[in-house]
Amino acid sequence: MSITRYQVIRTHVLSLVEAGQLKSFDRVPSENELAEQFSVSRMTARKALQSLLDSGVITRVRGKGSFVADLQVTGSSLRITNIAEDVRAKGHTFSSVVHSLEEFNASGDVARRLLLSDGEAVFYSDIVHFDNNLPIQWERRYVLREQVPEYLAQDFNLRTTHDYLAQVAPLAAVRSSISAINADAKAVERLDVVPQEACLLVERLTESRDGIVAFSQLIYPGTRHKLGASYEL
Amino acid sequence: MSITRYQVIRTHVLSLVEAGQLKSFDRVPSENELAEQFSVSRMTARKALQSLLDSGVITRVRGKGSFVADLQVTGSSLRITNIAEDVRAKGHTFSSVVHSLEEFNASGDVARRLLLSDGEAVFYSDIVHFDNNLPIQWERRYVLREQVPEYLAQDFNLRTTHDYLAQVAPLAAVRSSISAINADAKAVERLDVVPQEACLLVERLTESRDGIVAFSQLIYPGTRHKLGASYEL
DNA sequence: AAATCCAAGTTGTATATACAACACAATTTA
DNA sequence: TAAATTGTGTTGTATATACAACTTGGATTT
Repeated sequence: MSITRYQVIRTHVLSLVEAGQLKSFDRVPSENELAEQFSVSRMTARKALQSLLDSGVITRVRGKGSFVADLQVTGSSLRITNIAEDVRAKGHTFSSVVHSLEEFNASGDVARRLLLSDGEAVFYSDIVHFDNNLPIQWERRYVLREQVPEYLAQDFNLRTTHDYLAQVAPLAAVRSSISAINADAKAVERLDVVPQEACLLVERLTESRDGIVAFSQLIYPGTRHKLGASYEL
Repeated sequence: MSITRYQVIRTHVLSLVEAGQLKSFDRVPSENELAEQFSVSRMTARKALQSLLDSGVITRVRGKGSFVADLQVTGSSLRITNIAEDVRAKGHTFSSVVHSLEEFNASGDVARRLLLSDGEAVFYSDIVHFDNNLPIQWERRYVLREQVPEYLAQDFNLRTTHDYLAQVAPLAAVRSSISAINADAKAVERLDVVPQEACLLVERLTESRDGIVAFSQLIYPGTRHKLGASYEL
């Protein structure tokens, strides 16, 4: 079994990632750069990057470049249920408190997830959802202005952000990652938990056919709430 | 967004499979046949077939041809629990340490989940999985003896518990719940986290056609690991 | 100062070509 | 008859080229 040229390039880029020289969201050499560096055609270099894309190691954006993926996320296909529906399905009352609904200058992680430059303005909402007056979800959403220009004019006590977004920009894909975090001071205040209590953090990127629509951070009190996922064959 | 030529071919072949005109192990038109039929180059037809290969719809053998995959096996649900594949897909090395593999008297929560009475014996395994020598999952499994009588005789360094269970008792349903917990002393030891660090707890009930097979508790270091979930419409 | 345009860089699609690796059947040879 | 060769068809790799779609930043024009 001989080693092919595109496998050499693939291994090279992969080793850069594994050695820590390239970290999550860092830019990966372009097809042309790799082609020249390894003296191969662009199509061969492209095949190496496509292979890394299929493996989930990098993400690629036309016109911008290739970037190291969020390597902590492992691929799978859990199905996350809608919280408002869950509450009402149990016969409980669902309510929300809007703490903030304003413009916001994206930076750091948020900007990178939305593929924006540092400081670009997005719409921002900070809402807590209640199940029978007990806080069960703290939702922070960063919405692209051009995709949803009327976002700030909505009353999210009447309709959830998710329902509104689903109507305005038909969803094409939803990518979520689930992790656990210790509650910080803000979370303690919003969710009425004890300091350092374990909470679920769901980070979600929603896309329509026109591209990214919003990035959301959903925080649940870990002990008070469970995400369900079931699948039958 | 316009429809590309290779997507047209991909959809065409896929519809043949979904309509039942092509069944498992049937031969799929070759690259050259598709190229002529759709008046495209061989490389474009090839791209369509490669796409179907990536999706698991077909298998391809050099020198022989392309064939419809065994559709019974291509359930996306198998991917969910296969942590070994996820790690290897990233190009990392996967390893396991078996801390315990023995008989256990179920009680409390475990007994209730498995629909057993208090004190009934089940098989029990306690295993930690590593990604590049970093612990990423602590797996405790409670397995019904009559469903999997040879469980204790396996070497789970060679094959993961899930792979073995999937082979012995074909899965019919998987029900999971995800919550967040603070690391206790045992978790600190197994996962090398700091006390009270937030961890993900996935509790999972797996069933075959003959009923419940096992109850599993999977604990992930919250900050070090994320569960991914994506669905496209 | 603001809007527009343009050029360069990047990924995506598509073509045409060539050769390699492999399977398989038919033919030729020992 | 048995073995070797040949030919055809298939997938795999690799190159060179062209254009499309998109981003970005700088230059130009308004």
